[in-house]
Amino acid sequence: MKKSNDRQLIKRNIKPTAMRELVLEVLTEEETAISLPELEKRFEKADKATLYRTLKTFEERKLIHSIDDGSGPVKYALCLEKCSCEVEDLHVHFHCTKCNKTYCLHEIPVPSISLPKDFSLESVNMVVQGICANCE
Amino acid sequence: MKKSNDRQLIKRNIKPTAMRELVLEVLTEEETAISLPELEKRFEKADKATLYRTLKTFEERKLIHSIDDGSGPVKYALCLEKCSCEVEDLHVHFHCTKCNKTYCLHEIPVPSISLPKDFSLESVNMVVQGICANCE
DNA sequence: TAAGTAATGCAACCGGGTTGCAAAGATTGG
DNA sequence: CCAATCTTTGCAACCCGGTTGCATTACTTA
Ligand SMILES: [Mn+2]
Ligand SMILES: [Mn+2]
Ligand SMILES: [Zn+2]
Ligand SMILES: [Zn+2]
Repeated sequence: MKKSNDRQLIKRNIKPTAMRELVLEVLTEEETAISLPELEKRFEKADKATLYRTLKTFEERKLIHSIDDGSGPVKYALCLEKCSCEVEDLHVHFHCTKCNKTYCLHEIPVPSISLPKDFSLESVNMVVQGICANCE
Repeated sequence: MKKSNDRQLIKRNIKPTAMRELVLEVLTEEETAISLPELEKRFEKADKATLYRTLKTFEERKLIHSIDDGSGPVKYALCLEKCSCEVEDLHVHFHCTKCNKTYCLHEIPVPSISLPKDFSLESVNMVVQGICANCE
């Protein structure tokens, strides 16, 4: 059962199983980030641990990245084609406090800041809380 | 048993109980943020729920603010004297991936960014991951 | 001092995340 | 095409941080 998304999986060195195709499909059609518990509800039938490990695999292979918006469960969203999850790929995330959806603002890179002496930077997490366009 | 910190509690409309004085003392002597589980270990004797509610009270009255650095439990740190936890009081936090300590970088305000059309901002959380000065 | 209010202690619960292990499925060398 | 091997999946149990209900204790105040 070849799916159109198999190329993406293969490119990231992920063996395309049925489960993985389905999860990738959901991630693709969602315009906002999705959490493990949400994914569970989406499938009804699939096992939590399998979904969990699927997400972990996707994340390791940089097909998706994780977002902790502070609202509870960690959410996941597709990486852009060219993303390798390095500092230069980091972007701001937006969490709507009304609908609880979390958006990747790919066009907004995280601003660079100058740290105190002897502090070195590895990564940055910047989440803006507010009301999204859909919620007005 | 009057403590030197009672003034701070009273100023924030928090009745100074023994428990609260102790928790405030710990928060004051710590230079980095502290989590509920860490606080529990610090006291050995005190009840988790009480500590939990103490932190909640302190946070409500803006004596402390919470920091979710993504490393697990939420951490708490004292607010500055003049802080009212508004957008203009927001500062960057630094989480050391080596010692797991989390620092308030009070001198570094969160950079302002321009959101997409019809997205409104309520708050911002910016956490820098890296190695702190102590860990070199 | 008695009644009312606030804080504390204890226990139980919840939800997200994670792991061990056995069953099922895919791969490969012969 | 089969057997041995490796990978993925399903199930169950567990961990841990957070949260709540409720009874007890400590304060407050009339
Ligand atoms: Mn993103
Ligand atoms: Mn801070
Ligand atoms: Zn929204
Ligand atoms: Zn450190």
